[in-house]
Amino acid sequence: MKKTKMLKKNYEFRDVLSRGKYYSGEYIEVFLKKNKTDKYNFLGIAISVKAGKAVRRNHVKRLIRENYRLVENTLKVGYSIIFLWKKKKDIRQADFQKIKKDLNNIFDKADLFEVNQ
RNA sequence: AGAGUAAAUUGAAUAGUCGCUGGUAAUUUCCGAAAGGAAUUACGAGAGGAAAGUCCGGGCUCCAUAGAGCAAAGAUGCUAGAUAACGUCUAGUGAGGGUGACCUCAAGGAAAGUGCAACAGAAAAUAACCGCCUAUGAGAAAAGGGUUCCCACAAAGCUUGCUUUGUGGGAGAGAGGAAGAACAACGAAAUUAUAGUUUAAGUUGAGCUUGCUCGAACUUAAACAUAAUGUAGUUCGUUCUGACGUAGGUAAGGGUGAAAAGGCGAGGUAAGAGCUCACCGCUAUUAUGGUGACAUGAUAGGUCAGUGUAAACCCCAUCUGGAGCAACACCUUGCAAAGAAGAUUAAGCCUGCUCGGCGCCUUCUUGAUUUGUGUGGCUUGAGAUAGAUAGUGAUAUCUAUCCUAGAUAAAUGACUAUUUUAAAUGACAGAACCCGGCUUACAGAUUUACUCUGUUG
RNA sequence: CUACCUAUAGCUCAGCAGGAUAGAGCAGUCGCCUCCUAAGCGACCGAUGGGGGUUCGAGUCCCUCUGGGUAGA
Repeated sequence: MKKTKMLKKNYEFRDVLSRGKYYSGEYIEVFLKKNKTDKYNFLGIAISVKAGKAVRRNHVKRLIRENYRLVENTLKVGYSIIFLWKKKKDIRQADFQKIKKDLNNIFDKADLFEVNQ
């Protein structure tokens, strides 16, 4: 993921979550905010402890990261993006195809894809 | 064949495409003041039996080198062994459960002391409530008296033939009362009350004899009377219960309870009792076997009086210093401290106390509180696999081979195809410094040994 | 990561040196009162987080699991 770095600090997460734009899909929620750099996107994934045990949370993280990786090259650059899992959804329903559908819908709505594509 | 017991193994595999995190090698001389980092290519590696819970133990690091003694607090608790250590494991002992294979047990001390044992029960721990037995008193028997009934006589009353009282005689159907309870009556003393009575003193009013008298005026005190309260007590008063009371002996029996004072039988006794005896149990001593827990036998003991609870306090024995990899060290940034020596004992620290140690201050020397997407700590280790030897076993020793995750917003994923399978989309579940255990979760599959039941031979 | 606390009716709390039929307020249901409602009165309903152990007996003591919370670096 050449164009992307991970969000790590707590204050960075808080900044995006409080000031970013909110988009909701069927299973996942996304917060978007423009950052100061032009070179990179910042990616953060957060899933609550209450959603499930460690194995399942890790699995969902991987699914989201994989989906992001597949569309990474088609995205505009210079954004901070945070993915969250919807609290009410059972984490056992997590699926590659469902998340792919959600993610594409949200990025369409947010107009994140480059115009060429 | 069915049901079961114990131990162990396993916890999908292969290929392709895209991608992730370390390692090794090479390249780029790309970034940075530096430590160091970044990119590309190749090769090879990449979660578990529980990685989980964090319930124990240890390594490692720092606190003084982790110290000495006492106390406090905590843990453990049959024996022997294993181990670095353990609360773990192995082999035994004892107790309990199961037809059995086998399973379970925090299994020291209740005669050092304290506490607790609800309800029920006579009694819950220094057993005498009932019962049983003995003595004595009462009772029963006899005599006398009285009561009840019948008869006779006398007196009184009135309703004039009955009632009551007294005296005498007779009868024996009924009655008879130790003790207790309730009620009634009486009630010492005491207390309270009374326009009570008397006496004394004082005040006040009236009278006249002017210092005495009188008052059905007042106050105080004493005595008496009356009333109330009704205690101690009394009553051939009423009613009820109704045969035992007292002093001893006795643990055989007594509905309860989780638990009842060694069990059972015989003798014995006034009745009973380990009072005596047999058997069983218990305790002590001793012999033999065993490293030991303990087992077996012998002898003695009836003061075998003293139940249970210590996952109640406690006692005894053994053990434990504290904090934790966000420990700690280094680098970077650039803040005013750090180190050594000397002297001193005033704060403070080392868990409470005593010792002991560090610490104030001065001098000399030296650059570092804090900051961070930093580096190390970080994986070669009480390691793994295979074999041999010793041991019943836990395990130990030796030999050979191997190096097998090291992340830090945190790496194993996605898609496709095939195979095995009853099922693969589908058990429980994600390393975070590292080990040894314990506990808990878990779809299923497989193997070995053994037990019981049934059927057939 | 480490250390610690806690769990009792639908809700908020009592209950502790083991002896209970587990109590109170609010809530709920029914009845009385009222023209009706509220308030009031009376009755009822309803709980020891799960599983084991010690004990004659466990809400209380011990072990273990599950949930909730707090503190420190």
